Amino acid sequence: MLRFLQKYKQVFLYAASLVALLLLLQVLQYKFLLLSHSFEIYILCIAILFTCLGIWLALKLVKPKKEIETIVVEKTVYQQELTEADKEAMERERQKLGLSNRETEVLQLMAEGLSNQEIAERLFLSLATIKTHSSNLFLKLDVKRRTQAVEKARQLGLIA
Amino acid sequence: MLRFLQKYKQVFLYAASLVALLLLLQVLQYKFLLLSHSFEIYILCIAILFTCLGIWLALKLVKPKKEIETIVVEKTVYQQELTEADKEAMERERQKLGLSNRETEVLQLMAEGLSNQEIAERLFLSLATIKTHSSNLFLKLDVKRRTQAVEKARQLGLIA
DNA sequence: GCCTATTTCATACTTTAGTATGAGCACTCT
DNA sequence: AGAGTGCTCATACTAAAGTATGAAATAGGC
Repeated sequence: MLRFLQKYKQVFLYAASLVALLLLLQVLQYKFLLLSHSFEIYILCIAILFTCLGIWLALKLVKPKKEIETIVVEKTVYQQELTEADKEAMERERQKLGLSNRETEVLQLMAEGLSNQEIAERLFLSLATIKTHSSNLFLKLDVKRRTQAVEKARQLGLIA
Repeated sequence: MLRFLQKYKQVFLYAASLVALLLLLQVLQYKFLLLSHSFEIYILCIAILFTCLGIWLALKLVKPKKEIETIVVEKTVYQQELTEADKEAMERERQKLGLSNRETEVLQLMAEGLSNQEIAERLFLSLATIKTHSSNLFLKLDVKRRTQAVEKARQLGLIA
């Protein structure tokens, strides 16, 4: 119930101001009626006033929705979760290039920015082994450096 | 001039309907005035009517923008094109980290997998300069290697 | 004008990356 | 059993990356 009141706070505020204005107008109506020709101007003023209030109200109610949309969009862009289809595409690309399991593992860790030494420690292998794997990897990917390998793997969808 | 008319078509239509309604009200005003107690109701009706018109007008003017935003969003998600919003986010992140123009350029080319030598040739600079830039870049990004820098930049949205 | 940040370059040095080559082991397929 | 493949490791070497330090020119702000 409190949430409902908070959500439609604008509406209630608007309703309150509407009542207040009507009271004010009721007090002033006799003076305006004395000037019979000013009646149209009086109506016009009311029309313009409430039109502006309507526009203001509409904009107030619409803007928050836009912000929420934007937030959702950012989540969509940055989270980039892996679907089964993505994984299958990665597997197909992997086999097309003839990458072995270890080579794929090394590539993955390379993309995370690890050095050969760090990759070796992570996989409980020697530095020499990682160098061998990465050299073979570069041959298969037809690149010369690890940075190129990462970039190419990203383009081929081998990496998230 | 025609463009101006087209752009504010809604406004003119609204103005026309306002005039029409005022005329209608002028015709009907005597009947309402006969019922002196109905004056408040009369004003209330006008207020509500024009409020609704205001809301309608505001929504008509706002909705097209929302649609444009949505289209832009879809491009971001599926086509991976850079939107103005993305560029602004990149700029904000860039300033937050205190990256200079050159450092950002070098980072961009690093992410493409270029070697320091290639970056130097691309930017018509010496190898030493690129090394200096990349060293400063690593300090600002708090990383130790170019591969880490690229990975971090990607996570921060500094890179497409 | 002075100060600061940026950009540029150089030189010397250390570390990491990458290549080439060879070799041993395990597994599979024929 | 032999051939092939994948994984492991080593050594020696070259190339590239990264660090440290100094220096000079330029542009913008106070």
